[in-house]
Amino acid sequence: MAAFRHLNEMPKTACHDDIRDSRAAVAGFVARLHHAPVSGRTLDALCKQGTLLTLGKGEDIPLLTGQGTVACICEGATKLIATASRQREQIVAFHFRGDLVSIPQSGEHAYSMKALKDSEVLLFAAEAFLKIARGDPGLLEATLVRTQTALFRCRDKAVGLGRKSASERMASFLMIMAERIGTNEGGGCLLDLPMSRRDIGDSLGLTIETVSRQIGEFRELGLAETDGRSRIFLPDLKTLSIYTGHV
Amino acid sequence: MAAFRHLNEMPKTACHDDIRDSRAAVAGFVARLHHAPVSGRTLDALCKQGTLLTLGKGEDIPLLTGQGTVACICEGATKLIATASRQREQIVAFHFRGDLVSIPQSGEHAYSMKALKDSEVLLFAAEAFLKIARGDPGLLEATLVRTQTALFRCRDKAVGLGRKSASERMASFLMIMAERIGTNEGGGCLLDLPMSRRDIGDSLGLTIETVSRQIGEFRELGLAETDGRSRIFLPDLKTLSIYTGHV
DNA sequence: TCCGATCCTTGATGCAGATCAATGATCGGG
DNA sequence: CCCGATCATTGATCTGCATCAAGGATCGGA
Repeated sequence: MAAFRHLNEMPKTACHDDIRDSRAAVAGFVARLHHAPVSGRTLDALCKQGTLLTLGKGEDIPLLTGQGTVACICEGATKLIATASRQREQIVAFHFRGDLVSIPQSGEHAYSMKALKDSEVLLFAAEAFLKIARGDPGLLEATLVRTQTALFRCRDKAVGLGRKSASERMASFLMIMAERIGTNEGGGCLLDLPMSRRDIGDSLGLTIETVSRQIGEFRELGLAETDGRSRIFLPDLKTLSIYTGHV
Repeated sequence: MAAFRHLNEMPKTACHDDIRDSRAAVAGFVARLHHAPVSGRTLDALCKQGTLLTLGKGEDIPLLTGQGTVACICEGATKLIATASRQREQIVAFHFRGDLVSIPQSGEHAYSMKALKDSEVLLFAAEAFLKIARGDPGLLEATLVRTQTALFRCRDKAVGLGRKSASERMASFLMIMAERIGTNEGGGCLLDLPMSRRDIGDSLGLTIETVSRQIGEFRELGLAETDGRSRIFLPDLKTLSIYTGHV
C-alpha cells in the first residue's frame, strides 16, 4: 500500500530523517526541473502543499478528484493510462525520474496512473501548484517548458498511432526507450524495461501478441537480443532507426 | 501568396490603418489569451518581435528554421501536419481563432502548418516569445494553460488513434468539432467544416473512403445530414455521443 | 529448489479497414 | 452559365493486425 506523507502534517515527534528526506526529495526534484537556484520560500510552499508518496510496483497513484493533479516523479517509473472502455486501455505516456506530469480534472477520457516499479512521487493539486509557480517565474517557466516537451512527445506518439505499421511503432518505441533509459554497452544499448509486453502494447496501440512477434522479427534481424522479460540489448541503433519510418 | 507584415519594419509612410490593424490583431489575440489587462510594454514587445501573416486558403505557414515557432491564430483555421513519410501524413491538430500553437525546432518528425481557409496568423520565434512572457507573468501563465490544453487534447487524440474503431473516431471528431466551431440550430448543431475529407482522414488515422463511409452510416442512422462538402448538421448530439466509445 | 501464477511466445484463423477502381457531386474561374 | 479539376461517394477485393488457442519461459514465495 502506498505510504502517504503529508509534508505539512508531519507530527512534531516525527523522525527528523523523514522530514529531511521529504524536503530533500522536493529540493532534488525542483533542482532537476530547472537549473537555477530555488528560493527557500518556493521550497517551503511546495513542501507545505505537496504529498510525497512511496509506491510499490504496480500500485495506483491516487489522482485528486474534482481538480487537476500535478505529479512529480522523484524516483522510479510510472505509466499514465487512459481508459477508453473496459478492456481497452491506452497508455498515453511513460514517465521516469525527473518528469513532471499534468493530469486534468476531467477530460474526454478517464485517466489513471500506476507505478511500473518502486517509485517516489510528489503530488500537488494543480491549482495549488500553479499558485506557487505564479510566485516563482523560474518554476513557472520550467513547468511550461516541461509541458511543451510532453506535448511534443505526445504529438510524436499520435503520428505513430495514426500512421505507422506495427514494426515501425516497435522500432520507434525501442529508440525512444534507448534514448530515455538506455545505457551504453559495448557499442550497443542495453535496456532494462520496467514495463510489461502488455504495457508496451497498450502504449503502441497493439496487442501483446503483435509486440512479441515484432520483437521476434528484430531478433532474427540481429537488431535485438532479449534476456529474461525485461532486458533487451540493441547492438545497432543506427540500423534500427531505419525501421522507425521517420523521414 | 502570404502577405508578411514585419510589425517592427513598417515603413514610416505606411498607411496608419495597417499599423493600427496589426497592433489591434496582437492586442485582440492577447486579450482572448488571458482575460486580464495587458501591459503596454508587453504589447509593444509582442508587436516588435511578431510577424503578422495574412494567408489564403491552403497556403503554407512558414515555420522558422533552426528554432522553435509560436503561432497565434488571430483569425481563420489551420492544420498542423506531421509527415511520417511521403504519402503518409498525420494531422496532429486543427487550430482555430484564439489558439496558440507551439512547434519545436526539430522533433522526431517534420512538422508543417497550413491555412484551411483565409487566415491571419501571428508568428514568433519561440525563444523571443518566451523572453517576452518571462517579463509578464500573466502571459507566461496563460501560455502554460494553453499548452496544457493542447497536451490534454493531444492525449485524447492518442487514445482515439490507438484504441478506437473508425466509427468511434468519426463520432468523436464530430463531437469535438461541434464543441469548438458548431452553432446551435433548431435543437441540433450545424457545422461548417473548413477541412476536406482527406484532412479528416489524416487527422483520424483513416482513409478518405472510410471517412466517407462512416459519415454515410451516421446519415443512415439519422444522426448527420450533409449539405455540400462542408456543411454537416447534427440533429442529435446526445445520441451521437454514445458512438464515441467514451466511458 | 520446487510450485503455481503470471507472463511471453508461437501458430491458425477472421475481420476491420486499406487499397484498388469507377462514377458522381461540387465549385471556382473564364 | 458552362467547363474542367478537384473532391466525395460507393463498390469489390486484399491484407495487416486482432483474435482465438495452446504451449513454454520466468519469477516470486514457500
